[in-house]
Amino acid sequence: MGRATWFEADGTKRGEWTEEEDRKLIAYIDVYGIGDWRFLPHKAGLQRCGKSCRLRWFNYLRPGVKKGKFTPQEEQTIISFHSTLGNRWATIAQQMPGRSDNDIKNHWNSCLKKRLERNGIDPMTHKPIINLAVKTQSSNTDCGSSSSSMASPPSSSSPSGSVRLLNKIATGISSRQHGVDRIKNILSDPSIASINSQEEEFEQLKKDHGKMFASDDQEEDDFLMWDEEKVRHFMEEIDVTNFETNFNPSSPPPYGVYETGLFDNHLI
DNA sequence: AAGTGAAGCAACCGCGGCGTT
DNA sequence: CAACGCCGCGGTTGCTTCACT
Repeated sequence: MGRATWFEADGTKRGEWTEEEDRKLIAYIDVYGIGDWRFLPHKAGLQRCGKSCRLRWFNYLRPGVKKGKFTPQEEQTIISFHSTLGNRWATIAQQMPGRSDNDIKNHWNSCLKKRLERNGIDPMTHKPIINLAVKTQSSNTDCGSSSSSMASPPSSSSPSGSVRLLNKIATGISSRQHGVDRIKNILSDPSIASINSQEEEFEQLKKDHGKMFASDDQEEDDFLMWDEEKVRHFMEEIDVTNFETNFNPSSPPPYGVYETGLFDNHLI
């Protein structure tokens, strides 16, 4: 795979690396170690730019780099770290020895992100995706019309107005909450900074985010549904009308649907 | 068997942070 | 303290492979 080989005007080679180039880079670093990437290519006898050498080394050639498929555990680790760190691939990679940031990023973009979306989870906020494009039902009392002749009984696939209202609110929370400030706060959390070993970190993640993980014997594509009855019960508890009126985007939402486990308690 | 789109992977590009002058 | 250059990071692109029709 990779890109076709070509040469820049100054003679710098671009594109896919050959085995010969790999050998040269490895041999040089074995002897001299990683130094100034700018001059390394010349010293190593490579017609590459320093950036390209660095990328090749860290993503592919360095000792201990793990290639091949990601294990379910690794995937869960990525998802969990992403939920707190966002797209900080280098930071996430530090917690996963052997995996490069590029590898993790690629796996996220090509696989995990889509899988979360399929499962009804917003990959950016790690909160449930709310489908607002659901067809309006005649049984709704808050939509002003009940003239449809195609009336059908309420079901989980045709949420009532109350469900849609809650979904709308939740979407608003999700879209506003995930930001740099939140990430900064999390990064400054000593409980995260103190995570050292991979095992410890995974246990911590399971503790912090365990509820978002499907159990081992659970199908990965199990869909998280906003059950109408539970949603109604939830709304009664939180007084949705008041919630929507007083909601201030610049301040943290009064109900962390995800973090508090409320999502699990009420909506699963 | 051929066509087509999705998935996976490797590498490039551009920007921001940081150290040096 | 501003200017400069290097490095690292995240986003994106381009290519191959695979799966499905």
